[in-house]
Amino acid sequence: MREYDFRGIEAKWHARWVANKTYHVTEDETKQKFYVLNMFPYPSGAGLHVGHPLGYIASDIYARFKRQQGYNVLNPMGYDSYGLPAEQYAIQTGQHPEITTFRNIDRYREQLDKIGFSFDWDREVRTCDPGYYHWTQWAFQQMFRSYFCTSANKAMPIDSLIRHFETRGTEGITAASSEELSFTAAEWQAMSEEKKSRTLMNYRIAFLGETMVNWCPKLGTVLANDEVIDGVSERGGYPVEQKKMRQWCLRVSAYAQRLLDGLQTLEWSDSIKETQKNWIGRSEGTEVRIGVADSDVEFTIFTTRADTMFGVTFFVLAPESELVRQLTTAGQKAEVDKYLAYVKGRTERDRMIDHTVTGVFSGSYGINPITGDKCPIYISEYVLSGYGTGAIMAVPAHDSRDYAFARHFDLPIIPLIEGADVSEESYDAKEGTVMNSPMAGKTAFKGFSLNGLSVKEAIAATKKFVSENGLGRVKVNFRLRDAIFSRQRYWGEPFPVYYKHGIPCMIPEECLPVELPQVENFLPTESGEPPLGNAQIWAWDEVNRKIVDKALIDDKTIFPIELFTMPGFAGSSAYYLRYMDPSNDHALVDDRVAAYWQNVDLYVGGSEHATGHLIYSRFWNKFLFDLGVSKQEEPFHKLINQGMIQGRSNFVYRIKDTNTFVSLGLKDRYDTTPIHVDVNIVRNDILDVDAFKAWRPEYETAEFILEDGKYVCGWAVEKMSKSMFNVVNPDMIVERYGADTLRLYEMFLGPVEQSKPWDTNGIDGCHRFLKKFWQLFWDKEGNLPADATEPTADNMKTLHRLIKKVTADIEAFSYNTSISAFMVATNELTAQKCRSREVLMQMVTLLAPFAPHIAEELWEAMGGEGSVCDAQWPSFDEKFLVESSVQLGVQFNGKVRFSMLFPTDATPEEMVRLATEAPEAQKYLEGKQVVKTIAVPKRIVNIVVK
RNA sequence: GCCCAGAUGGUGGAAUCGGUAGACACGAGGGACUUAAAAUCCCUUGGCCAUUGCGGCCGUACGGGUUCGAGUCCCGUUCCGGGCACCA
Repeated sequence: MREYDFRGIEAKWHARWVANKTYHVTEDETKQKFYVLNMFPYPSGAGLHVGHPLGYIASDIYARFKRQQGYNVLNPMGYDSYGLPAEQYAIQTGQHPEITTFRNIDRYREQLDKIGFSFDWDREVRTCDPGYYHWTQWAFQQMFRSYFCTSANKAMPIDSLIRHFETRGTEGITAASSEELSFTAAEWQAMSEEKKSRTLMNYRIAFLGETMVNWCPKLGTVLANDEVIDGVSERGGYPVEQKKMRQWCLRVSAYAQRLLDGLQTLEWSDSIKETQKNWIGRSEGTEVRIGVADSDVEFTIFTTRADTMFGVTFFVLAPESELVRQLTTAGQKAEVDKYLAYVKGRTERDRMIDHTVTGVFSGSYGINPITGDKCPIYISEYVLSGYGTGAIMAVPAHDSRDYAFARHFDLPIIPLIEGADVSEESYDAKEGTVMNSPMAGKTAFKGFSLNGLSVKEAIAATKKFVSENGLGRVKVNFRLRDAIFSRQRYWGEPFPVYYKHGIPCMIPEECLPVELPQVENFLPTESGEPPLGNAQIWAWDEVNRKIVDKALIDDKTIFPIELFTMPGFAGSSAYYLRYMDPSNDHALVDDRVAAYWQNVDLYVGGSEHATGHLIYSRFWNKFLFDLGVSKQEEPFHKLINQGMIQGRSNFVYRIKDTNTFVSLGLKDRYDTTPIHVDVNIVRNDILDVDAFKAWRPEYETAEFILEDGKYVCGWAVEKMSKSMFNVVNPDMIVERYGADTLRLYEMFLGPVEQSKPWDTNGIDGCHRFLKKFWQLFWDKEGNLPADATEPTADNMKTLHRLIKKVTADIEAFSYNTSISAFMVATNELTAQKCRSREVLMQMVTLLAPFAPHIAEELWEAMGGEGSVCDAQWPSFDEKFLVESSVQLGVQFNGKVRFSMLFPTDATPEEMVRLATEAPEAQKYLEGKQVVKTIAVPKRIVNIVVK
């Protein structure tokens, strides 16, 4: 007998893998590639808890499996080390972010190394490394030099747009823009350099824009939409206000349709696709131009309910709209100003929570182009300036918000759908038959009528009528906004931009990367002054092409450099491309290398990135695809979202005002307070009383009321966090049970995609399995099985059933069921006293992706060639699986049928014959008439008799 | 409000195509070995009834339906989780 010495085995193989560079991969044209990727971690100060490696283990199993199937597998790892989390941690601990980040990375690496991953560490990337962010800056510059052509539906060089302006002005251009501009070639040529620069910003994919931003004073920076949740910052939960600021932005909205279309080609879960669909928010509708009575002014409204144009009784403008100024009459000015002041005083959060009706009449009237009716124009905060045109037509009968407004201001309500009762609430459903369009006795523009049509038909008819008669046009709107790309923070990529007399210019590509300067004071400020303002050596010398002291700034050759830095998502948007070619100094990725690895075949990470990273990197990749740098339109073909591991907290119950603790079963007899207790001093919910006394000084004198001599703790599922004392550390598990047990148990816990609480209690089962697996190989004298022993039929059946099951399960990411199958197979082979070397070698091969250390050890001991990582994945043979005997089970429920079990390979006809001829069946069939027989797969026949 | 995904023993979870519900594991109870503990092994473990008998009834959140047969499909309800939300 030999003991399973997991500590010795794991240390030995970890060292061996490092020495042999077992997991280093290179491009190999003779093999098919497979790219497995995990979302790289933020190296936070708390280190890894047991939940973090879940996704890494799942993908590592898949990567090892694919490798054994003969693929050339890329499985890299790195660190997302720029951005808010790293910086907040540094601020909280009062240290420079560079110091804390590097220390955190070392700690992560140390922890990761203990778990036996097949990462190719030679390809590690760090987003804060200049060699890495060189290419983040480079991509930004490419976006600056590009615009999005809507007819080609892709990014194009801005130079081609400039040439168009020079010859034809804006005539015939098809470009995504912030606003629609119109000028002639002559006007363009007459523009100053500054005006030209400003005009081009309207088209560039990376542009400076004066936009409303989410400003978070506490964090001292602006935030992207996905970083704001319920009106407060995602990180820290601080209030966020709307503020107009000049910011770098990325024209993500130009890619909205491609981002939406691409989803169809992806193997992602429905729920995450749905989340992205909602976030992109495509809405097909109609824009209609509205004239204003006694005025030259016109404005445009957007509606998805063109069919309701006959029910318009007023118009509404967003308070921030430019039109407010133009359409407010002198008589209403005081009222309107008062309202605008009120709106300004409200935060984003106020608006979200409080939906009371507010608004003010502008004094002007809009003219409904179809009915010719004059309707009052109101201003109200329920209309958003950022969506559509910032102006709407209000149809109170069929829109609940318009209804509430009409009721509040006592405006008319015209029902347009037969049978709809609008006396109490609006009828918002898009179904029914249209009426009152126009109302009886009235005529509409050009005799237009929708009466009698269904809502769907009416929408289509109105769209057609509006565009044919020049009243407006069909328009698609997206909820997806352009991404705000600058942060007023220190710990991020500097922009490779300097300002020449206020005009932003790119620092030449050859001079990249622009390295983050050292500063004494890196703290953010509430006023929004960027910390890079504290950098002394931070000016661009155009002639000598280098960064110099800002004291030297003059108006001829030395200019200030941008003080903003890039947001966290900048570095994480194209890291998967950089892993392909991580040390290339000449390109983000070599063209031939990119052509080999293509894109990520399997991406594993949390679903919380659905509207952040997973949108940004899809956008970023599409842009690089347009440039020809990325070889695939979509970066991540298949996505698996691992569930969160929650904590399982334990409680002790202290009797109020005492230092006496009562066991769970007896606590209801006393007035108690539950107190979190460190899960590491509790086993199977039984408290280690002595450890508890030693845990904290105040418990030294604690007394206990026990049940059956034990102190039983209560428990609850909560987030894993230090304050709940429920953090379980992977190092501790590895120390006690080994990495292979940890890997197995994390997968055994349940489906990878499901969130579940960590409960250390169950881990013994997996550890026991590995011990049994180990014992399977050694006889009493400590010898391994000899070559000559022939496998029995039972051995082969057990083995091949396992091969079939595990192969299918890994493909389906159903690791928990494969591990169950291993347990069953191991017990069967133990019972069979299997001594076949052939069978056992195959067992090792199958276990290798799950528990690589023990597999390597046994593989070597059995004389296997090379590393078990490269042992070919076995295929199963159906011939070993065929059932050899007829299993017969009869059910008779007092009703008129029964079922039986049959061999797998029997045809339906054979099954019916076997069933009717079986002696057990005869006693039920005797004297009865067969009404019908039903033979179905899975070996069951039902015979209905009467 | 709209959209998506769920609900199975004391616990985590199996049942992959509509075909023996509860695999596998934990926990619990009983037993063996042991001075004792640890480790290991064996038995029981959804509920109720019967247990000198080898069986019966009920059971997959709830109410209906389709089917020879439903955890699985359809309709309705409740509850939990996630996304979007004055987006016109």
